[in-house]
Amino acid sequence: MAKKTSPFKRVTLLDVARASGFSTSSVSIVLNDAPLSRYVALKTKDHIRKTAQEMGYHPDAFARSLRRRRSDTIGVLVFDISDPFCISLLRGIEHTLYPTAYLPIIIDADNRRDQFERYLEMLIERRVEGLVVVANWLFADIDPLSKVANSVIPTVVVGRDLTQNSIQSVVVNNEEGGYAAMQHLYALGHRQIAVLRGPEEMNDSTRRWEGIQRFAAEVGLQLEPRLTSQLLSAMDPNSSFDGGVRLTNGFIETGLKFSAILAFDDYTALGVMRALWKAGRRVPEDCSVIGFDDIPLAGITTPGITTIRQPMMDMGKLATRLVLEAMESPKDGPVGSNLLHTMPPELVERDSTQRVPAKGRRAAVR
Amino acid sequence: MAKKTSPFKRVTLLDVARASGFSTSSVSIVLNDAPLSRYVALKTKDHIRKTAQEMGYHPDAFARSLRRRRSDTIGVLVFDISDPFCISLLRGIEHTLYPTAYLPIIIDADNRRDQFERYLEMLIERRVEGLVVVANWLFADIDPLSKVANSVIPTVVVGRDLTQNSIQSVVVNNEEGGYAAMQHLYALGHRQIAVLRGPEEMNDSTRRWEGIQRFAAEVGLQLEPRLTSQLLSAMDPNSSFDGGVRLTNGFIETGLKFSAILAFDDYTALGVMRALWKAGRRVPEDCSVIGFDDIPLAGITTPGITTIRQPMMDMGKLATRLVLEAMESPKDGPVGSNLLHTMPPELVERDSTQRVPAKGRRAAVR
DNA sequence: TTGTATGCGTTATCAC
DNA sequence: GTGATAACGCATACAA
Repeated sequence: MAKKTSPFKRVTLLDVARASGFSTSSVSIVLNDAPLSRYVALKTKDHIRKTAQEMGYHPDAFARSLRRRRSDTIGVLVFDISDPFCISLLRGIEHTLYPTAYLPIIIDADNRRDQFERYLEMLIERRVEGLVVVANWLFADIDPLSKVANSVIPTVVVGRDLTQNSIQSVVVNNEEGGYAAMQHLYALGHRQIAVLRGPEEMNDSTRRWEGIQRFAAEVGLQLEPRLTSQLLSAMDPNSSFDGGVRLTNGFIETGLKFSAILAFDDYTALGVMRALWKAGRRVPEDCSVIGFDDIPLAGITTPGITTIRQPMMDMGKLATRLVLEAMESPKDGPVGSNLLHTMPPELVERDSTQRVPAKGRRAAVR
Repeated sequence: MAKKTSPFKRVTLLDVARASGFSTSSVSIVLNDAPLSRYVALKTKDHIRKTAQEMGYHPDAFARSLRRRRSDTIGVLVFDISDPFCISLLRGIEHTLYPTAYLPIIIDADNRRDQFERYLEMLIERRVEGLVVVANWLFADIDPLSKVANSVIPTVVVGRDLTQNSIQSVVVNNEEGGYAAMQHLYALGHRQIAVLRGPEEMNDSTRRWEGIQRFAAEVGLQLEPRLTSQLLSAMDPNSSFDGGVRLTNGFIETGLKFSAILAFDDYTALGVMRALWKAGRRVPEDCSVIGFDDIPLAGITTPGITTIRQPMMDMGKLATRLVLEAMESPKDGPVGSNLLHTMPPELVERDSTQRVPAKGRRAAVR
């Protein structure tokens, strides 16, 4: 039978105390294995534990937190959870948080600014002791974050470089990644390479482009400007699929020859592959494609996508560790210099790239 | 300068009261727009609001909840967040929760039983007022849920039928879905259809199989037993990719002819496509493939996967609405009969299926 | 070893 | 119109 019940009219410490015949303090001490419980008679302990168990006692987190002045909670604010990019990140975060007493509260801003702000507010009111922000994509401006977070709550952003707002950031080394992607294609013999850059205002995109150019310069490769275009800025990571399709069609329409396309990310690469397919060009036989990120599905499409991997799990773990550390040392954050944490990217070779020229129509089935 | 500070030594109501020169009661009343605030002088209100603002006052959710006896919180317990299946579900949940005052607390059990139990416990201690469980996959046994949840916290499971544990459940009509998939293939002229069933202990799998058989019976189609196999049970939804590859190879090895494969879900379909590709058979020209779920990536692979769509967004919305309703009416749950809520599946035609026989080597580029 | 008393920050009930 | 004050459930310093 439902009790007359507001949302929680549960059994309290007092109830357990009365039922067991001991005082609330004893019960509290025992149930928490507090230092003083060393002096409590074993029989008493057992008795208390048992009755608590039987009555279905669950300590009230609110009362406890109020009293202890800590929430045992870490906020995980995700800009857009539908981006597969962030799932592994979440896993990394969870993994390093699980052995801890902290409960991660994951919430998703659904790529909307108002929602982001509101939830941030709510997290603050819930007194999260630390904050991991998964900022894969999103609007450029994140004032609310820099304002609030940096002052009181240890905060680390992963996926974007927000050190300018003096927020600790964990990102992949995009420059290196761009370099590696280019290097891979070049090593396979590709010389006519189309490049599909990310949106202009994304820092990631710029850095990758720098890496691409650096490699090109080093080997004296000319990048054909008509085979270089840029995604429109967009709120939605998934939109880069459409962008990939569209811009690839543009490349094809130039009539210029190209044997490989370097795509901004895996989504874009997927779009590229679609467009190529529609145009009757096969991947990788007629054109190699390389992506970036290594989102989970990159490995299970056909052909599998060669890509530059971001160590997302590790990035999540690192970010979490940083938050945990910051929480322990109440100094005002780490010294200004090393706010940026850069992780190495890694080339993952799959089936979407191959050596050029490949003459036989259908590549050998392996 | 960091205050000497435990995690939160923030400005309290009392601080605001002192600073503004009013009592805590007045401040509280004003800041909450409580009924009584009607009688507070406008000037006072403004003053209070302003000082609160200036001091950066944020009410302490713990104290408030303790006092109000409600948490304004809904738990969203996800079995495995890495399953793309659940992302849209989450979106649906968020959408119907956002206009509400409730904060969704999403947590991921990472497909681990102990983690599931522990987090469930934590959610209870945090006095969530309702619980949405996203049970895409996972271990068969979920005692902890039925024990705890049903008694006190309004709970709805989405993605699995747990009505046997007398928990409200929202699921897609799997039987109908299986039927529709088969019907689609049949309508395209396929008669030699391989079926790749889901793991035995999954109810979903059984229901879909029933639908498949029902259609086959209706049109008098014989299903070749050697072209029917079943995925091994597995904890990991992603593993069905490997299963798809393996079992498809099995089909090929039989030497039997088949012009289409009906896969248990989209992941499996991806595996099927990979295996077919490796064997030199093209999709859809040489073999059609149909999946189930319509996970986001089904639309952006090449070819796009024809599939049976689960209306996940709507399922999430419905589940949330049900929880909200149950929270409002403290009767002990809805009448036993209508615990199960079934949503209609929907055929989504893309490029992985086509009419048989298709003779020309490469299908017309559209 | 165990019990009593106090306060964490809010809200709500009263009195002024 | 506004201000004291008593809970909410728990943990702890202090008494016993």
